[in-house]
Amino acid sequence: MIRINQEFLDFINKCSTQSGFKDLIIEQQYKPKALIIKQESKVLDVFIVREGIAKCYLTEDTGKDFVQEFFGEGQIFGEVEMFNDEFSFCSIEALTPLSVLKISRENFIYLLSQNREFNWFILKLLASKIKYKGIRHSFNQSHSTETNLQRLESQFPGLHGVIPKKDIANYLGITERNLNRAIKTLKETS
Amino acid sequence: MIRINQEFLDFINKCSTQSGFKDLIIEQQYKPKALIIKQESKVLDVFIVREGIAKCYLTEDTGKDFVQEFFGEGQIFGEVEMFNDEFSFCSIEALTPLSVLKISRENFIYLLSQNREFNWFILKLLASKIKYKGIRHSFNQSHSTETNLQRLESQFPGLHGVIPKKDIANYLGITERNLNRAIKTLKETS
DNA sequence: TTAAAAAAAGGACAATTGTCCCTATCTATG
DNA sequence: CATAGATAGGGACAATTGTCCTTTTTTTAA
Repeated sequence: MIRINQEFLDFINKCSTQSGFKDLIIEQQYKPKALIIKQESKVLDVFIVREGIAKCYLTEDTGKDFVQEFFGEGQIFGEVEMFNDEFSFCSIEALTPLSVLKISRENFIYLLSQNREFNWFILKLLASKIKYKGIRHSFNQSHSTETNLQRLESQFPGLHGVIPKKDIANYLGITERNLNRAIKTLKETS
Repeated sequence: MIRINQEFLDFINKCSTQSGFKDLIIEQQYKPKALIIKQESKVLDVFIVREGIAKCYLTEDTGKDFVQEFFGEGQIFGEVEMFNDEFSFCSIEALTPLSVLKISRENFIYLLSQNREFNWFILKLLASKIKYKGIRHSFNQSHSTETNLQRLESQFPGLHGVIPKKDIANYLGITERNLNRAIKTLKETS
């Protein structure tokens, strides 16, 4: 479930060498644990992951964090805020050393209106996010913690080691205690 | 949480009177419980709710249904399938007598590329669906059943009577038994 | 109009998950 | 190299939720 979008990344990389396009894109680096977008703050740019993994999460009034998604190569974030209001409904944090391509709000909207291919890519990836969320939450509500964990591991083998336990638990919407129980049960069963 | 999109409906209604646009839109009626889109089947059209309420849900291999969203006036469905693959990942069913405006895949894509305002509406509403899902699932994972139910009722007063208990439970990802417990607790508390 | 089916409500018990702890082990930095 | 702070793992108990079932009421269709 660390999704990637190679096609879009290739497209953006190609564009960033073309005149009239490359000036709109800025490369930037973040260290692990760096906060790239802060919940409730204004979002001025759209980001595309070039390399590394970012965590997208929402902190509730209860103090609990809920992980929306982990972003891999070619995944975009900050784009949702460009269309409705500019205040972010979630936070984005680098999990690994992260390299991103940044496009300002102004340039993003300019590209959407001027570049048909870019426009189509954005439509596609918005639709893809909707589908992804729909399927994942439906699955998670209808299956046991063990099954949810198995699904996660099959989608991303080697999950452990890269992503902290706390984040995996927050992605599944369970406590660390319960995650540990599920891991133990699965080990014993196999 | 029966969301509406009056602005978009007004736009579509206005368009459906204009020459060169009205031929692309077909009005259609459904009776309650009619299945408009079937999970795993090909989606050939995009639908916009003109009047009534539709239920969007996903049936899991466990036999459990999970309700993604209830669509009110101006809400669109079937559009996600236009961008990626055309097979639906969920079913759509009329809850009330339903009047919809239908646009074929071909015409939808034509409108996206030719009508800037239409394109922008679609981008906005895709982004809005992502935000809606993100916020709702985060909230539901972090709060008790009672709190989730209260939030639902505050967002849509008069929920009961319009939407069957089973569907409310499936929207919250809980059993009917548990929903009844929550309703009882809230009554006693107030 | 009446039988059958669906929806609503809740009792009793089982299973799952959360809370609150207590120990290890790892890891960054003075 | 030492040590505070994070990360990991799990015991014991409480709380929540699910399962299975029975009863009543409401709808639907013959």
